[in-house]
Amino acid sequence: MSKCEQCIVRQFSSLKALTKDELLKMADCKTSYTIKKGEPIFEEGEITNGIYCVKDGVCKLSKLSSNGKDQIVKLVKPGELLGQRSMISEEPANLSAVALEDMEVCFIPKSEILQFFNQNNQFSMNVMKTICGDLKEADDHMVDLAQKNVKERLAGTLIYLEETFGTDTEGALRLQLSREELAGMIGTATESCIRLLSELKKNGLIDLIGKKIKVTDKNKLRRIAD
Amino acid sequence: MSKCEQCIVRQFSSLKALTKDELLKMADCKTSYTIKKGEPIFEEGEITNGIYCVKDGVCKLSKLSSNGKDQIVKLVKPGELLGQRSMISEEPANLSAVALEDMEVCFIPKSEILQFFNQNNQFSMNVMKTICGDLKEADDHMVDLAQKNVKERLAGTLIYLEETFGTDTEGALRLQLSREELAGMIGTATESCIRLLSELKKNGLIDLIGKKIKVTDKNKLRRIAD
DNA sequence: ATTAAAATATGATAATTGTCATACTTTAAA
DNA sequence: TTTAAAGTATGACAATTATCATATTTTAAT
Repeated sequence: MSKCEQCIVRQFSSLKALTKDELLKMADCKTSYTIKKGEPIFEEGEITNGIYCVKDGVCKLSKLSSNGKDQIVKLVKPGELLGQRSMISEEPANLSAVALEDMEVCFIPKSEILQFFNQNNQFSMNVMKTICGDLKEADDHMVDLAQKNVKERLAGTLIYLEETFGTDTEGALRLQLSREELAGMIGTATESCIRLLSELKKNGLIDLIGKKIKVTDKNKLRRIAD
Repeated sequence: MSKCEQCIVRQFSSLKALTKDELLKMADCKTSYTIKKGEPIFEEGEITNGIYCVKDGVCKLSKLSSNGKDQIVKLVKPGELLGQRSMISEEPANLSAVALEDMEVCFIPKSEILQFFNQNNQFSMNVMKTICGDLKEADDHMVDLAQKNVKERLAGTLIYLEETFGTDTEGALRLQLSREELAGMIGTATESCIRLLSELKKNGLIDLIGKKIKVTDKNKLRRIAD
């Protein structure tokens, strides 16, 4: 069993406030999982009984709408925690978490986290701040979905993807999303998403290399996104 | 200065966890305000340095989009707290709070709240749960905005307004929103909102009495909303 | 390596929604 | 009380977006 003390990603999450002793205790009761691309970590409605710490790989948090389409609410990257909200609210998961890449995650049981809440105030404050950050992002995202058109949202999402997950050696977006998933992020039909990508390419703002997307004129893209 | 101990709405908020002593301390440092309908409590970008407890009246939390329209993110009713997120994140307000009715609110300085956070774990947990609830609502709202059409969102909003704020003596929605505000809730143009209200009226699902709205066939409305 | 399945792409068309113009009604100010 | 301003309502039209059909390409399974 690997030691949480030496885990690098801990520094990026609320867990950075934990003491040496607490980390040792956590290492003892955590479970490590390998999740393959496309596999779920948990699904909407599931009772999770703990949180997941993402050690490697990116996953999507999404919710199935009544029209049968999957809306992506948030992308989660290494260092972030999963399932905090449901645990605190004592509710089943409101969103599904599905791996977009091969992932390594650690599961930490609820009982352990609740102990940390009681004994480590800084940890509680960190979790609270993270959730507050999520809420702000959600509010902002909501305004964009309500007030911007699809092209503006697509442009904004492409910039977000580049700035958050970076580019590969060819300069294309490192995080590989299918067109359907990209459509699920911006809240539109897959065909509309593809069509607008073609348009952006025709106008020289992006390049499409196979299914990879490369941002070539970020300034123009930014002007579209607002 | 009125006593927080005897304030009824306290029971509905995170503040219910406070001890008698803490309530006395709070009563000492709080400031009461009367806000007239249409007036702001705070505006987007403002530094608030504390939270507001809503004693009476309803307000909207909204954000100005780059297209100049005001998107309503949430309605806040008596018993709820305002400005918790910004205070915890130590950021300026992300949303504006504007009274939809004459209001009474109490301002509690940040320093006081932070003390409660340190000394009263149940209070911290309550605040955390409230914010988690807000996050869940925001996520769900996001999915609706992305995946439902305007008519479905309007139907859902009308049901929400009736169930949350009730009806007046004539059976019309108690909370008076202008057509523009209603449009700002569902994320559409004012004219589209008005047009769909007319359609719902024509089809016998609602009644329009002046600018008041009365839900007459909630089941059909619910079927539209999904 | 071949083939079926899935993903991407594009056209045609319909449905939805936004915008602008204008009329009517209510509200509030002079 | 009159009058201007704001809010509500509706039509005409344009823009946006979804849906369905179909081709093409890529991926994965046999």
